[in-house]
Amino acid sequence: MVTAPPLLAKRRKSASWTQDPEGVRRDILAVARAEFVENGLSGARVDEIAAKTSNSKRMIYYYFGDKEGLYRAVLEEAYARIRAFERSLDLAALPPREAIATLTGFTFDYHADNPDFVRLVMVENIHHARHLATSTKISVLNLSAIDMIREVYERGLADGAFREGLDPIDIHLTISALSFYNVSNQASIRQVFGHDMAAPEARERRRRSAIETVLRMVCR
Amino acid sequence: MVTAPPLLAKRRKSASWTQDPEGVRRDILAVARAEFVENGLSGARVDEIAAKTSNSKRMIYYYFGDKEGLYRAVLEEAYARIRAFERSLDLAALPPREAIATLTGFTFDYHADNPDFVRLVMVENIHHARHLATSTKISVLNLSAIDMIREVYERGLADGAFREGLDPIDIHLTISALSFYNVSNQASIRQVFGHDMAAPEARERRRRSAIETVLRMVCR
DNA sequence: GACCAATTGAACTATCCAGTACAATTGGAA
DNA sequence: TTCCAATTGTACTGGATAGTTCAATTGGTC
Repeated sequence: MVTAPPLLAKRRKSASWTQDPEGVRRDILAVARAEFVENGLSGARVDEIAAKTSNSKRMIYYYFGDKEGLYRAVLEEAYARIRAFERSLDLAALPPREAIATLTGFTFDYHADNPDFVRLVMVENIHHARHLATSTKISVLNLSAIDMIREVYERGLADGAFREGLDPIDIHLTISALSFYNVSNQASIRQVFGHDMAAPEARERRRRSAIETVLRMVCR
Repeated sequence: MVTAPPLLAKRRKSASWTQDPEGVRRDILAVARAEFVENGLSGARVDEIAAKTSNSKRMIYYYFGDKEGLYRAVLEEAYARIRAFERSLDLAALPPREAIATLTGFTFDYHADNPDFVRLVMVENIHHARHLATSTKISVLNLSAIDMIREVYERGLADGAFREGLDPIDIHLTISALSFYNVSNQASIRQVFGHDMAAPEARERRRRSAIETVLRMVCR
């Protein structure tokens, strides 16, 4: 028989502590991302997230309101990150061909290096992007990616390297598809073909193939 | 106050009825597919599936054992269908270029016409293809798709239409990626770019782009 | 050092939900 | 007709789970 813990001698952290709301938020968000990415929105358990946090479940509700609020915060953070990544690209200095190759390579790497992001986008698409739609922090923004491509494409047209009649969105979709699919469908590809796309050699081969495919699509 | 229905005067279908286990199975499977596709494995509710069936929840457990068994059956049926589709393709009669173009077009159309299949594969990948792995009915089979591509590719090499050094799996992955992504990420694409990939014109443009991209990848 | 607002903890609740018990009914074989 | 095995319906259960209650503690401000 284990005696019940003293009910009144509790309520004590290690001596003294400092308030660190941002730290708590970050901690919860990181744990929550891992859970949502692993189990989806319906599959994730608030109790499980709370247990893996250094705080209690109460804090989750205090900071994020409810499970969906927490999920939305995770989603917003993930989109903020990839936006920051896109902004960090500077293609203007490169000649068109190299610019497209670089963009494709970086996009491919971002997806391969951030399977969490890919899986979160999958989860969100299963939910028909309902939370993307209602989030005020997201929306608008991603047009910068298209603008970047448009700029490079027009330079490529001007110097005769690229062929006419392409739509920047179409180029973007092709780059995204070739970057996304290997990661999103990694598990079923492994089951069906026995290929581990996460293995360094397979990944590198696929990366080269993606870049070459996009170049062949765009160039004359 | 509503009086309770008579407890002993129940148990009656319309006069007489015939046993139709296969019909019941099909009915349940169709409803279950819709539910799993819409809400994922964790999000789907057995009670909801039962309610939309013309039978009771009891039948689901009678025929499929448990929720996972039902999900596995749905998954197996979906894979059986796409296998049948692949077998129905006859590329041997076509010259290599046309064969690849046809394969890409048909694959694109299959995905666009069967978003349920695409979403089911997404759900399964979120679960790390665990059910694909344990299902005895699936596995093996999909190598035929690769063999088909290999055959066409070798003919294309022989008659000089295709360039050397490509891997049939790589070709397959490219075709799949370009067919899958527009459907799997339809919702987030619409949110972020305002483009509805399911609209006939957008779909047709993307289809042509996919075929051209694959041809440019493969041809000399 | 007192007070207030922000922050935190533990136990609790109401609901949902997968799965079951058990009896009843039926089709078909003998 | 009788009987058994295959089906089917109703009501129920036990556990999981999102979210709440309420009191307590703390940091910072005056």
